Amino acid sequence: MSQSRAGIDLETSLGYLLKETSSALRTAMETVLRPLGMTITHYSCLELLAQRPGLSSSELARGTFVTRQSMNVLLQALERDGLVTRPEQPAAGRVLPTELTAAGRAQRAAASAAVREVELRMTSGLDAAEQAQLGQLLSRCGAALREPGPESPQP
Amino acid sequence: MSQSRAGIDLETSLGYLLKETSSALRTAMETVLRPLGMTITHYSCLELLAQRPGLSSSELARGTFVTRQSMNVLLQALERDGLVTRPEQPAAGRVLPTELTAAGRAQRAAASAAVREVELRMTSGLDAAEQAQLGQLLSRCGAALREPGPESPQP
DNA sequence: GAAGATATGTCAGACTACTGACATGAGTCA
DNA sequence: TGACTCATGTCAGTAGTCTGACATATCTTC
Repeated sequence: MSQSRAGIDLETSLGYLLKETSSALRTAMETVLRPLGMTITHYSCLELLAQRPGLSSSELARGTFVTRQSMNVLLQALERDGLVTRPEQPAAGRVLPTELTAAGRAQRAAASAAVREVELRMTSGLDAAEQAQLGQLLSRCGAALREPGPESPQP
Repeated sequence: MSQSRAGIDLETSLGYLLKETSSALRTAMETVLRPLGMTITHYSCLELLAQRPGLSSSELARGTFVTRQSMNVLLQALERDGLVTRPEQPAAGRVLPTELTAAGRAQRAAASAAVREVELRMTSGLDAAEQAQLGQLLSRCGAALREPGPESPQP
């Protein structure tokens, strides 16, 4: 039999292709964000706050696909650099709603324009229908992955 | 005007969706690889070596989307643990062709089966035509990203 | 009201991957 | 032959993210 009968064929694996494509996107984004002094998570955090002001640290972590511990470290740096503000006392529960400062909005605007160029280049070869289809297929793959896997069958 | 006129709309951004989906895949793979004592890069390296024996450290790095420095550190650990072997002297140039040991092949086989389950779950909701289309679209996006971006126009 | 489950914010330590730098070997070209 | 360019392997230091752990606040549930 072939050498990878029960395994993964890298030539045709959608998982490998997905990783390859997202790696290319990550590299392209790092290339344009580095001159602005920002990492991808740094930018993602500002972008999320621009579109949904008042998000908590944990919500930002989920939206940027890192742990809340990592987001906490990042937010401390962003606060120190005057890009975001958080109240000293929680308004309700333990949640500290975060807001962009003027400097944060300015930095986000510059980065957002640069990232938009990257995304446009990525999708430049796809027409509107193909872009919609790609979004559809990716969404369905993501939803399938988030479903509970083959766990312990018995309750 | 709207708050993100010249930027990215996270609700419809293909870049964000791509990151979200690959993050879900990464999490799912880590979940099944952790009980085996392997990271994703660790597994990817063994999988690559199983399908293309004799790859060099730099080639493995490119195939797993990390730097050759990171791959070097990993290979030293894999060699110490008896999963791969490298000749002490380069056969030609500086290249050290890497091979799996029996233990490495065994570990790769176990991991490959687990990862295959994850990939099957990811694509379980897609028929053959949709899977082919997804591969097509991802490939074209990746190719567009790897093209040289808007650099200095003059030579 | 008390007990448990869940979610959040935070601190500390460890790990992974990265950038920067250097030496070495191979190929190119004048 | 010699200079130049490029790719590889490696070492050292740094940065970003992770896991583990704890305290606190809210919401159920009895």
